[in-house]
Amino acid sequence: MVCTANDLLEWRDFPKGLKVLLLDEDSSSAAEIRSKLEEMEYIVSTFCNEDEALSAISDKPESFHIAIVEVSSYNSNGRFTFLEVAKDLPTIMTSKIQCLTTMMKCIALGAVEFLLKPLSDDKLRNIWQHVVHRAFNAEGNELSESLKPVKESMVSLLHFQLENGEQKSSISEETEHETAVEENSQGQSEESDEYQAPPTPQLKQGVRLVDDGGCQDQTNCSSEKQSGNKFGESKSVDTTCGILVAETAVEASPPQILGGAVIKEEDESPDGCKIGSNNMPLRSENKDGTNESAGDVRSPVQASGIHSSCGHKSNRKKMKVDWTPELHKKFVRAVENLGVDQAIPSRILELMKVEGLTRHNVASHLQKYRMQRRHILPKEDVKRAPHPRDLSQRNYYPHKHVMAFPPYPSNPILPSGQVYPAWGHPPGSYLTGAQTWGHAFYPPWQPMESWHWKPYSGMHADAWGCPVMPPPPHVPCPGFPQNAAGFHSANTTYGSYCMPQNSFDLHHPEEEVIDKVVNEAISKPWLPLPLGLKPPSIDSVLTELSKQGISTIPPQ
DNA sequence: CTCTCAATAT
DNA sequence: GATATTGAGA
Repeated sequence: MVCTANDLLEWRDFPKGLKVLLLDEDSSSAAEIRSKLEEMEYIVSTFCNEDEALSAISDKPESFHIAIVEVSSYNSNGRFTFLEVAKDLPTIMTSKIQCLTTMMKCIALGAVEFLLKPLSDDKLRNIWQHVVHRAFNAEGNELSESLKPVKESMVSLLHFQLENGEQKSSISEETEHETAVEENSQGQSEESDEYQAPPTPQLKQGVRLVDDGGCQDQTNCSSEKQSGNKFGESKSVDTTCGILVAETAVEASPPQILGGAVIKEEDESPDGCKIGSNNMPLRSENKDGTNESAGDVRSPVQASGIHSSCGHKSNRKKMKVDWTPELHKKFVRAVENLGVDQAIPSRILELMKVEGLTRHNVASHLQKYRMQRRHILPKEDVKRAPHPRDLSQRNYYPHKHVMAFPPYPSNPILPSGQVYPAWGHPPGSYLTGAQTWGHAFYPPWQPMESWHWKPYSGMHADAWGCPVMPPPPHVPCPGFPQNAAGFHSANTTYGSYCMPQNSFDLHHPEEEVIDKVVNEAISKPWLPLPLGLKPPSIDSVLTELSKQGISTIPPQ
């Protein structure tokens, strides 16, 4: 039965004599583990099927302090049952197979640890820790706030898993459980030993919030991610563990994306408490993709240092804003929404809804943005000057990809008076230039009405929002649904396009993104399609568009 | 007070 | 040299 704290206090020679229930269908493995455990002076009861084990537990609960249960692809369901029934007993799962979802499921169902076979002596020797933990935390079943998101993720995972019966490794889910798997999320490799949970109680891992109050305290997520509060400007605790970022305000209307934004503290506090932080680019790529839809806004502020220990809240120095592509993207969107001319720092800031960003930051960025723009389209602007934002701008789309709609002579995009040549860029020219700003990628919904590109600005279209290049034909838009649902949309318009493949933002666009694409397309029919393909037929066009993530086409 | 532009800093 | 921050004028 479960050990109580009192039991342990009176237990001489602990963990000697700890009673271990061993459930393993592999008799040789069981024998091996058993002998090791016995060497360590544990008392082992071996079972080879869970029914026996469970009945033993119910008959004589006092006979076991901890269980070690082997799970395989064949018996996992039974093992899950075991976990549920024997949840009072700290249970360590072991397996020869490395299946992330199985592991997570086990943990979610209450397993205290998941160990890959072969079990090392160290692991076995330390299993008592779970008993202790359980003994002293028995009442602490209350879920802390910080763990709720984890639990929710787990719950959804379980639903999914249970519904689907078998546990096939599912990569997509894994991203939702970063807290559990931590930085190892890339370690899908079968060989990796990474997933072996450390011999410490599970739930403590990865979710320890910044409550230790130490400069060098760190969450498991990664060090230095605590927030420093710079007076009024609130900073959320950016743990980089998406799951934990819960306290940020919910975004209003257009769900906006922010990621990869970083503001770092430049120097150290007067008291010598060094709190410099690395300008660690948030691993936004993936995460943003997965979190966008939640309207998750992460603070771009990367302050560091826990004030409680470092003392000086007065220690606020300039935070350097790193205008990452994501942030810039937001910025551009805000500017677009306001209209280039009406875009003033305060409004932009408002629209961006980025915590920690100051008006000054925005102003500065805007300054650069404008200069850049001016540089790019000096003439055009002047010519059509008086009302740069009126409809005449619609004529400014040199990007019209003739090949996108070659069969349609009367393409509405092209104003009759203005004829632009075909895009006709040489293959491979995509990535040239324009890498400076935002790495030359812009999202499908990137409105472009205010980009007065020079006709033919072509390849040099500045990254300042110019949809520099479409992905080459052979690069499908990652993650975009292949369906062409939008194709039949009644009031269709030109779709958008997926991100150029040079975007480092390789995550899969979510529905939200797609929605945006569609909305954008609908509201701005004049947007050009950046396809660089010249399909031989409409069908091919449709197919290709579909592949590129373009969901709608103009009715013709 | 906010916006811009220019100087300054990194 | 590019980019961000700070400062000053409008």
